[in-house]
Amino acid sequence: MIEEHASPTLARGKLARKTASDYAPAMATEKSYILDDQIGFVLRRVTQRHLAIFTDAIPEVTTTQFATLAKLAEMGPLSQNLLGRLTAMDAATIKGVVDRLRKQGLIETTADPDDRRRLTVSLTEAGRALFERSLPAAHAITARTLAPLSEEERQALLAILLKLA
Amino acid sequence: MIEEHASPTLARGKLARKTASDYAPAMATEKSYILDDQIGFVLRRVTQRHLAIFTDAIPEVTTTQFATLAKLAEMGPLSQNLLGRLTAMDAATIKGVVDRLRKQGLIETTADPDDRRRLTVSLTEAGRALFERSLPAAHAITARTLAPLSEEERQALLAILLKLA
DNA sequence: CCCGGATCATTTGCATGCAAATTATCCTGC
DNA sequence: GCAGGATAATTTGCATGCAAATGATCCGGG
Repeated sequence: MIEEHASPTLARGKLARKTASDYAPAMATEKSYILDDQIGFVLRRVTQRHLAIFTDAIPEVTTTQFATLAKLAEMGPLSQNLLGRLTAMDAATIKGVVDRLRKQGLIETTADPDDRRRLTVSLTEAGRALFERSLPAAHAITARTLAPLSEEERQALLAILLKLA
Repeated sequence: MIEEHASPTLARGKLARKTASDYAPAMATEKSYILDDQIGFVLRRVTQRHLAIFTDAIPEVTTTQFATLAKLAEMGPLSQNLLGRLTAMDAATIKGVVDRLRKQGLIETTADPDDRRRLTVSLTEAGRALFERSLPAAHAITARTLAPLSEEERQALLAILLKLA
């Protein structure tokens, strides 16, 4: 949808966009700013597309909730804060996610006897079962997200993104 | 950080792959799921890093607010819905962004005389001024976000991401 | 002309996300 | 052994985002 690529309403377009090598005199470093070419904007759109694919394939939980289940399945019980760090969520965010997953009965929390500040988070049977039966769908999500790419492009993308993460 | 690649907590791998046939009951395609290698998770972390760079460089507005200003600067006045489509925000989201930008005096909205459903959104002088004086910072944000990459990697990344957007 | 489908804007509800402040607890150095 | 810094969890406030429902308006075809 939208397809508005070749319509520069305000005459900028072709010249300014193809190569940044034109000899702009007075305006020194004045460059054009085309939103659609900005890395942040493109990242957001790609993320949106991935989210739509995910929600379609695994409607029971959100991406961050699934990441939480995955990390617990991978690592075993974790403190809430460490779990947040491993899933790239700050303390406030992981708390909300943990609360909602607990409300769904997919995880449970217990006090850490060795450190009274800590809350230990672990998968319930229901949580592990949901994660494991969602695994094929999860792999399909990755495949569908990367479907427009060749195998070389997929590997290049992941390698480059990991340098930026 | 974290570097936990070669540690398959649940013994899978090598043995499970040699016999593609025999009488293994249905669990044949059981693969591991390492969160840190999933495209969705990596995308989220890259986006987080970009957001931090942006907020540091342009504290006055958020990324979506800046995208809105940029699109208006690029295209001129737009209906709120079209503006949302061009900035990849649904109707509910763009409404909130427009409300907050208007409250800051950076944009203004007027009724469309030709279509009473439409709300025309346009930059104010303050909005245009903010956008224009933020342009160098905006280009710096892109540069800083892509700083870990070579020039070839930057071009490859953008080309690949555009195929996924 | 008028009706049914499409478009535009709004509203509500839910789920991230981040910043900043607060409280409780842990731990280390002196 | 205890004071001060670090860590863990919570809370509040703000800003996205998306889904779904609603009301108003527009438009094309019969």
